[in-house]
Amino acid sequence: MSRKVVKNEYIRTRRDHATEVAEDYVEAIEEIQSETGTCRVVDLARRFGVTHVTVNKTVGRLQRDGFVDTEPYAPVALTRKGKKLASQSSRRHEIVLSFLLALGVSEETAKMDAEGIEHHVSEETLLIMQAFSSQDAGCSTAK
Amino acid sequence: MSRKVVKNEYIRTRRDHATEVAEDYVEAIEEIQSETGTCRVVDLARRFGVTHVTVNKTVGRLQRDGFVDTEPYAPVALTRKGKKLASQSSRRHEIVLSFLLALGVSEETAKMDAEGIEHHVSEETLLIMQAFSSQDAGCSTAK
DNA sequence: AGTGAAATGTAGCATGTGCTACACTGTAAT
DNA sequence: ATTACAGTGTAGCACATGCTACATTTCACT
Repeated sequence: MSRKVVKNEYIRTRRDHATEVAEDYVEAIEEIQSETGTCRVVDLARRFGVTHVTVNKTVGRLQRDGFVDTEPYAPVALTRKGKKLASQSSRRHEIVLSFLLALGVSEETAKMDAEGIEHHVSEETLLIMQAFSSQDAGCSTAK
Repeated sequence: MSRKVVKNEYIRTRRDHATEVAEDYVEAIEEIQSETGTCRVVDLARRFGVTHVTVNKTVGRLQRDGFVDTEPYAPVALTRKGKKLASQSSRRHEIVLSFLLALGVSEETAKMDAEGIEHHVSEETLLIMQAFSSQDAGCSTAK
């Protein structure tokens, strides 16, 4: 009895963690690029509040995994794969953020929570959130 | 210009990660205890899908941090501090899960997502979710 | 062209979280 | 009482993510 010993939820949570950093980074890289033209190591360091050394290592892993393309002393660029992940990530981010705002969460809190939540929402939930955001107005007014 | 270089969201996300494992563990310990009487290392290993070695180390950290109380070859018990964290965690878990179900997410997906999301939801959002779950029926019926 | 500051790279360390391999304990069944 | 097996512990490894300290490169400015 009790064959299903491992809960799938946990496996999913652990696996997710491996890609969270990648998602955060490619999203940030794209954002910084669109703001300032190029994205340098120091930009990412400031964004995430870590030292440039940490960024360097992480970017190294991202390059190893095919998300970014960079060479010494040059800015960081996204590969096609990186761009794809970035747009997926910002889509998720925006859906979650809009959803939280539609729910009635304050802007500051919504931004905070979206950052943490976006990596853990399945496509099914995402679609439901999206639908909710775009047609909620009729409800919340009723006392 | 541009004094606010570090986004608070990221700091929050990183800090959270430190306690996620603790939350998962104390929650699991409490659950296993209430199911089987005691919680052993091997129970946690099976639950999380990791080896008993990993559990051992993590339990060691939890003990160091005052969440559990255990001695060699004995089951794992929660300290008062651990119990407190466990009940906080399961409260969050339940609120998030109920909320997702109320939103219309399928049970399987809701369980998955709740596991990932629960660690990243602020108290403000939690209260809103709770309110939503307990008074949503009037909306979703409208086509 | 030369220089100084900012950016980037590298060495070496710590901690968390995972593993395999092997040693030891404890207990249930003979 | 012995034994066999499940549970637990430990040694030693790998990798991710963080740091400080120091070296190197780039670039703007004179």
